[in-house]
Amino acid sequence: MDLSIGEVAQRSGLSVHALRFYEREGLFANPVRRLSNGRRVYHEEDLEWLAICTRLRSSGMSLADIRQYIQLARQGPGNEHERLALLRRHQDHVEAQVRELQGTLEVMRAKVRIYETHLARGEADRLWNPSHRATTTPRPCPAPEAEEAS
Amino acid sequence: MDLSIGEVAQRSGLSVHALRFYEREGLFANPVRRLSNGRRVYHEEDLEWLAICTRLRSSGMSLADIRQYIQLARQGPGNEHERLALLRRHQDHVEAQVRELQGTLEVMRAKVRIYETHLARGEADRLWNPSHRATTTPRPCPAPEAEEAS
DNA sequence: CTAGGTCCTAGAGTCGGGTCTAGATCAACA
DNA sequence: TGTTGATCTAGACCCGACTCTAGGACCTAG
Repeated sequence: MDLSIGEVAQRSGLSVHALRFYEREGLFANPVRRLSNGRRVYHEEDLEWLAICTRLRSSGMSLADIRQYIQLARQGPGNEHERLALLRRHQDHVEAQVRELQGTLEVMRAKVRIYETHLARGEADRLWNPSHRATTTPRPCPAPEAEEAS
Repeated sequence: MDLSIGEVAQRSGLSVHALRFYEREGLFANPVRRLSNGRRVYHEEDLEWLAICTRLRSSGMSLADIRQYIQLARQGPGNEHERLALLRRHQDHVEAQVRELQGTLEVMRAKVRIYETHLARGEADRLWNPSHRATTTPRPCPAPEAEEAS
């Protein structure tokens, strides 16, 4: 039932260094317990929290914000509105990211399609080519968007 | 038609520092031209490229990868397969990000809903509360997932 | 003429988020 | 018994991506 730092590292995907670092940074729900010899002991709940934690991180929440959230939770009841606000703020943030990424995806898919069709037709040399154009226009290098012109 | 670094900064949303930095890092399609007095001159195409560039950045492409892409393009025809591979790699990456973020969104929406309904019912004190539980269980602080238990 | 604003370069500093090192302790195995 | 291997602490270090500073040039308006 008790887990060593090494086991937690393996199962969480974080390094032991990162786990100690997170602890110093106050990112754990509970103060991490120690064995009599000073070694850390973790439990399943810590893994569950770490899973959430890494989700929050990978969706762009800063360690500072995660710390704030967990600190509120540690303080107990009375600040649920604050916690909710924090969650909502991050949710909005993530939704904005998704929209932005989807916009980027459209741009990229268009570019990829252009490359594909040109390569398929062996017309690759009509893609953006700075040095070629340098001989025919005053300004050597047209914008990369020229790729999409043909 | 010619743009100063200040104008480009305004219109691209990047700082003048960042623009000079990007230039040093080889992220421009063209070597940036200079006036006789040494000042940089930019053109519309640069803005268009910078727009793409910031899309790539904000979708997580590193400056190193952007540099590689623009360098390939500068070299002219013959490496279209490489460019395409680079684009596809990043596209996959972005798609993975979107999936990950959508997973996170589901988790967050669930959490937010729980807070909302509990706050609405005035039952907030049944949410995760470390100090409270500390008095009733050997291990003081259950996982934050306990929030979802009620 | 001078004051303010924009620009230049080289290089130092910052910040977030880890990562790594040194030197020590401890448990288990051959 | 001694060597491995996991752990501990404090603190140095790293990396990417900027950001800022110092010291100087230049331009334009008042």
